[in-house]
Amino acid sequence: MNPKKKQLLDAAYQLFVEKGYQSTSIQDILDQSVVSKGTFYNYFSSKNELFIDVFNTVFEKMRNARKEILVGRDVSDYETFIQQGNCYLELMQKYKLYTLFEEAIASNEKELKAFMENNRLLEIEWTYHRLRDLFGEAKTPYLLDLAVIYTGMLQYAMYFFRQSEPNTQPERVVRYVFNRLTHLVEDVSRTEEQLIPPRFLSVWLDRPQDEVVIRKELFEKTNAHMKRLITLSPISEESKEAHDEVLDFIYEELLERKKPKIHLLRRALETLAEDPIFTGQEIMTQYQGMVDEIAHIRTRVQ
Amino acid sequence: MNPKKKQLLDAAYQLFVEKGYQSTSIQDILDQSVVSKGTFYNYFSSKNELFIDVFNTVFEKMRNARKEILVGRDVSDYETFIQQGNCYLELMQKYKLYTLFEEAIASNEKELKAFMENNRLLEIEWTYHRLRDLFGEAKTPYLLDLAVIYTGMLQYAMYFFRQSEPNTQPERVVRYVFNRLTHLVEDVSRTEEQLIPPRFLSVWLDRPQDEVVIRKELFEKTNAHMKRLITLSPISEESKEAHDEVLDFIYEELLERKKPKIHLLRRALETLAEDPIFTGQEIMTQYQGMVDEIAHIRTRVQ
DNA sequence: AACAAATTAGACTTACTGTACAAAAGGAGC
DNA sequence: GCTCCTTTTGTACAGTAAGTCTAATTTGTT
Repeated sequence: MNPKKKQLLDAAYQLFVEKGYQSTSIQDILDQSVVSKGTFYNYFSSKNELFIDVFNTVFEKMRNARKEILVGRDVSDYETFIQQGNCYLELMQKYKLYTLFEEAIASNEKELKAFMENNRLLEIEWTYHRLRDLFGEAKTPYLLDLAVIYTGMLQYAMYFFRQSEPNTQPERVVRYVFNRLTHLVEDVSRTEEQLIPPRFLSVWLDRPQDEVVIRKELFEKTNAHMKRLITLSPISEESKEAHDEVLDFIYEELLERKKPKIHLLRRALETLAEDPIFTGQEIMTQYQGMVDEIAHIRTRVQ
Repeated sequence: MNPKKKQLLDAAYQLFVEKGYQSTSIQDILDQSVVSKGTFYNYFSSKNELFIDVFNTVFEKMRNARKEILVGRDVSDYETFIQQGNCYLELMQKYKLYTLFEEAIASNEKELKAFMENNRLLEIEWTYHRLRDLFGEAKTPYLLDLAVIYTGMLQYAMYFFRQSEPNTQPERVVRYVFNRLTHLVEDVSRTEEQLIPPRFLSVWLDRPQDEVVIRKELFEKTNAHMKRLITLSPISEESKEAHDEVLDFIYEELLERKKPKIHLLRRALETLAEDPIFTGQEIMTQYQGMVDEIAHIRTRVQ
């Protein structure tokens, strides 16, 4: 990287952390980095852009540090997850990023806000995926809610905990909040309460394709499971064949058609659901939910 | 109120809500209210002060609306609490205060930040007291944690829920989060995990005396309960008398002495705890906790 | 040495907060 | 209607900061 640019980035990082974003003037950064105004505007079109540039790398570093904790370890291990949370928060504390990020996220500068917003969403997404690692695919419908709630608990608990004991490790807080979370996983999967369907994650992050790919895997499993169920069920061979046809139709229509015919799909699903071997079965509602979600995403992609 | 001042407050409120704090210049407010700059600075020393003046009354209105829901109703009724939460969030939504408050709380202006900070604390305090109404005094040690966590869950759930369904009532969110909370109350009182002792509430709000008064009541009850326990227990009259003396000593020393002798108190407590009738009893740990807290507050008041 | 690219210093525009003060308007009592 | 005092106005001014522009200087390369 160009030395002048690096000087600017370093000085900016230092000053932002030290004094906050608004209170750091471009002149401050120029003085600190011993670079002239002209050069500054040669590399960055505004202070916002500089900030984004600086903290993109900071975020990346933090995420990498967190990722490294996972290597060679079981993704479903609770302890690993706690360590990852702890690591992330320790870095936040070490670099005193709390207030700075608060300032940026509430900034009235559109670009900045959007940048921080996106990072917030990436955090939720990461948590969502990790919760799926920890608690299993079966809990998926509730995991976006739990990721959101977990993040909220953690943020607030950290905030107030720092006020009561400023210089302690965040580990106690992470542990406390995680213990609460494990209870809530059981709680919501028992009561089946859902607030925000997980498909919104990709809506927010505006990358519907991803979600289709992720869903596809899960859908294929469920589809295969349904087929197995049918062959094992005590119904006539004719019905079995009919069901198989429907399943194949749904599969093709849903995943391979350019523009799935939603109404046809619904109809097909209904005929399937009418069979007594499926009524009241959890697998059926799961299956229906998946079809709905994927159809929803795919029509949006159009 | 002076008409010019009112004009300014009205215009400021409208513009702040519409455009945000930073993006509203004083000139904008002057234009909107048809008041001159001189008059503005006659009534407010800065834009910050104006903001604080405006939103002090807004906060008050919101709190009053919430308070009115409680009149004539049982403070321990869950439904009432949910309605109160819902009411507060609806007002936040109605007046579009979310982003505005976010902006203010992260502002780099010290006064503003302090003002919002204080309001945040008042919210936690309110929640804490209401949770005590709902779940009873026995849960007190865990209720600050729960108030903090509840607020965090609610904020984050609301934030993301608004993104998925922008124009719906917050009631679903409040209900969802409250349901989770009820589980956590059982959870933490079973595992006895505590993150932030409730005394910090008054430390943060910087009014230590209050807390002594509040604690005193609770302490008296527990003290009386201990005495009853002793008279009913199968130990010698001599031991009973000895224990009674210790209890009285602690009571006087702790609540009536100007400067309680902490080490003596600790010693007295230990002798009490040594008796087998107390070992492992929850009441004893509660009692010890209370003594610790009150002693802590009272020495700080000094 | 010659040339191109990077860099500098500083003047300049725009937009905002907050100060200062003289002039004008308003209102209460006589 | 007149006086006195307060409120209000209009405007000029100082200070800060973001961002633009340009002529001059430095640096690196061939």
